[in-house]
Order: sequence, then C-alpha cells, then structure tokens
Amino acid sequence: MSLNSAQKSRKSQCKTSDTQGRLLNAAEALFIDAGYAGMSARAIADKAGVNIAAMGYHFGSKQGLLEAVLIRRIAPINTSRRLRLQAVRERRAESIRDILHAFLWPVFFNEHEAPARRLMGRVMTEPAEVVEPLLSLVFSDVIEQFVLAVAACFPKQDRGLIAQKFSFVVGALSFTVLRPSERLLGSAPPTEVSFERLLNFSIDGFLEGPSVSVNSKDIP
Amino acid sequence: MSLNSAQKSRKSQCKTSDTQGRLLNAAEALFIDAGYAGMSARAIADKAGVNIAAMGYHFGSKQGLLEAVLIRRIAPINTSRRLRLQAVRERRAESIRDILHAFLWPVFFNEHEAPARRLMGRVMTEPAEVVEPLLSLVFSDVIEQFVLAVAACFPKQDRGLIAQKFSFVVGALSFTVLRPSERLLGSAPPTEVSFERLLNFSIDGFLEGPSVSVNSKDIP
DNA sequence: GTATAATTCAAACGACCGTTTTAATTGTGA
DNA sequence: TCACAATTAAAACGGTCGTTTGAATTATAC
Repeated sequence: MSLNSAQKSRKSQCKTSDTQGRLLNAAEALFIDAGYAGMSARAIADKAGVNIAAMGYHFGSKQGLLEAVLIRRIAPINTSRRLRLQAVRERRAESIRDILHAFLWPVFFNEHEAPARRLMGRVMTEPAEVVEPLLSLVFSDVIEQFVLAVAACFPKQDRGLIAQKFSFVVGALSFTVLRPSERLLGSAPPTEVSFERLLNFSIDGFLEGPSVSVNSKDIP
Repeated sequence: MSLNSAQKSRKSQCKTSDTQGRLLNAAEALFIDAGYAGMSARAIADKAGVNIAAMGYHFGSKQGLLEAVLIRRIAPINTSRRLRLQAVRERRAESIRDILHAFLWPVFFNEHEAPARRLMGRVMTEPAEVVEPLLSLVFSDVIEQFVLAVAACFPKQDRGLIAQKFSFVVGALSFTVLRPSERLLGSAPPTEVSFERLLNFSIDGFLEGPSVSVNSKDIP
C-alpha cells in the first residue's frame, strides 16, 4: 500500500519517468494561463502525459499540487530576496536603490526566468481562496523585512505611507510580469530594460515625501 | 416566442422584478471575489434570487452577462477619464499631475465606489480569455489617449519608456483597488488617502527621466 | 375578456469537475 | 526468483458545470 500523502514526495527522484516533475510543469503553465479555477485536473494530466490519478497519488489533491508549484518557484525567489537584502544591510550604506534592487532582481533574473516571473504575477492576483494561506505564508515575512528596511531609509516618512508605496511597487511588478508582451505596450521590451525601468520608477516614488501636494478638493 | 438574444436587454426597465439588475449585481459581486471561472451560473442565480434560466434569457450566456457587467461599470469610468482629460487639455497648461489625476480619479470616486473599483482591479488581472476582447475594446482607446497626453508633457522622454511607466501606474492602480484592506498593509487607509498617495507616487515616477542610473551589471 | 407577447419556472441535457477505488505493472532488495 | 513496496492505469464515484427546453405565469394591448 502506498503512502497516499504528499509528505513523501521527494523520496524518489531517481525515477526515469519523473511524473512529479511533469505534473509540476504542466500545472504551472496552466495556472499561469488560466488561474486556479481555470486549470482542470484532466488538462494538467493531459499536458503532462500522465494518468489523472497520478495527481492524487503524488500530491494528494489539486490544491496540494498547486502548493508544490508555488513553493518550487516562489520560495527560492523570496530566499534570494532575503539574502540580497542581508548583503545590502551588511554594507551599512543601504540606499533605497539597493533595497528595491534586492526585491525586484530575483523576480526578473533567475533560472526558469519567464515561468517564475509570470507565476509570481498570477499568484499575487489570484482570487481563489486556496492561495490565500500560501500567500501570507510565503510573502508576509519577506514583505515585512523589506518595508522595515525602506522605513529605515526614510525615518521621516510615515510608516503607513511607506507600506502603501511598497504595495504600489508590488502592484506594478505583478502587473508587469503577468503578461509577457501584450496590452498597453505595443511590444514588450527586453527583460533587462523592463527591470531597469521598474526599478527607477519605484525609486522615484519613494524619494522625498509628498511631491508638490496640491490641494485635493476636486471637481466632482 | 421571445427574442432569445441579449440585444433587446434594455427594452423593459419598467419591470417590477428587475431581474436583469439583480443578475448584474450578483454577477458583479461574484466576479470580483472569484473571477470568471470561479463564478458559477447557479451561484449567480441564487445570489440574485432568480431562476437560473433567466441568465440565458436576458443575457444569452454567462459571457454575455459578464460583458454587461463590465460595460455597466467600466465604460462610464473611461468616459469620465476622457472628459476630464479633455477638460485638462482645454486649459492649455496640462501637467503630469492633471493628466494622472484625470486617469485615477474616476476609479476612486464614482457612484458605486467600492464595487466599481474592485471590478476594475479584477478585470485587469483576469486570466480568462473571454475578457480579452472586451479589455482591448474598452481600454485601448483611453489608454492610448493618456499615453499621448503624457508624452506631450515630456517630449524628451522615449515613447516606449513613457508607455511602460504608464503601465506601471495601471499595475499599481489595479493591485491597490483589487483588495479592500488585506495583505501587505495592516489595514487599508481611507479612499481619499490611497488616491492621493497613488497619485503622488505615480507623478514622481514620471518626473525626469533616469534617476541616477547606476550601472546594472549585477551580482548574479 | 381575449389574443399576444414577455417573462419566469422546474426539469433535464450532455459534459466536465476533483477524487477514489481497484487492479495491473514496474522497480527493488533478499 | 520471489516477496513486497512503489508507481501507473482504467474506470467509475457523486457532483457541478453552462445551457436548453417546454410549459406555466404574468403583463400588455385591443
């Protein structure tokens, strides 16, 4: 009798068929393109060239498979973010550029570039409740660290303002990596260019507090 | 025999039951919370207190209902954007603040505030292919107008850079209005504050071209 | 009141959903 | 080679999906 659970997943990587890896790749691609509700277990199995029961056997459920997909790609990115932030801090001369660079760089440049990028964008905007616990589990810590680091850069600025500015950066990032080339822009620029532009755009948003700050009693 | 099509929808607003309006409201709420694939026809009918066949009768299909939902809320917002941009232009002294204000204001402040806001955020990040044609239909024109207006403000900046900066604004906006209070921020600030912050953040991103622009040969 | 159109309703359509069971197959160590 | 665990496969589970049908009901016009 088999173990019937997802806990033992990494027992046998020496298999020749690599059913788990094929399932992960197929689920990742379908989740990026269609979201959680739009990716069906049968479509995953078909794309992976695997029997549909393999999903339950290796990952317990569709949700378990998605969790494995996210952890495989998102966790390394956040680890890289933390390491880079730590390196920046140890230089004792952290700038807003350094901090935002540490936050954005691992998303744009990593092994499996495009899939990991788009997966990040999709998971940040996914409506399904199944990803909520995973999101806060994987992101809340790293986000908190970065917000604190930015706040240390601008001791004068309100903490809530800084946190919201950071959420603007996250939003711009998510939207940018969500769609590879279409919409709004005629064609997507190279990855390096997009990264540089988003980095500069984000930096400018943090520099100094209120810009001009005209009154906001507006024409309704 | 009935007309069996969605074209005749607005024939009878004098009905007492207002089945169409109830369906629109229910579909809107469910789409915001669960996306297209996550909102089921039966859930819509239940929430609306209406027979499930009413959807097909009044809107032809689930997709037709979603189209009506989007047009009801998004089109007025984009119309307001256009009118405000036109008003700004007629003053012959357009600033980046005025332009971005005209773009952001109608999302934050309109009749049906919160639902329209969140609907905007959801539709901009929806993976389903059914919204793609609607998106380009409803947005491409207004986006193009605003990008041109911003480009007129900064004749020195590259057009592609401006377009992408604008997409950053759209991303920050979408992400901000997508979730009412949770994630990243401990609690959501009042609408006016979020609006003002996003406006200032976006303005700063456009002011002057490259900020500092350190080299980007980075530690891998 | 009666004909006629518009609308609502219960019920069912076939298709697909995620999951489970059971048996067959494969790999592994004794 | 033989037990035995690990993995794969076919098939079916009950349930929900979006949509359609045809009759019942309601509103409208004459």
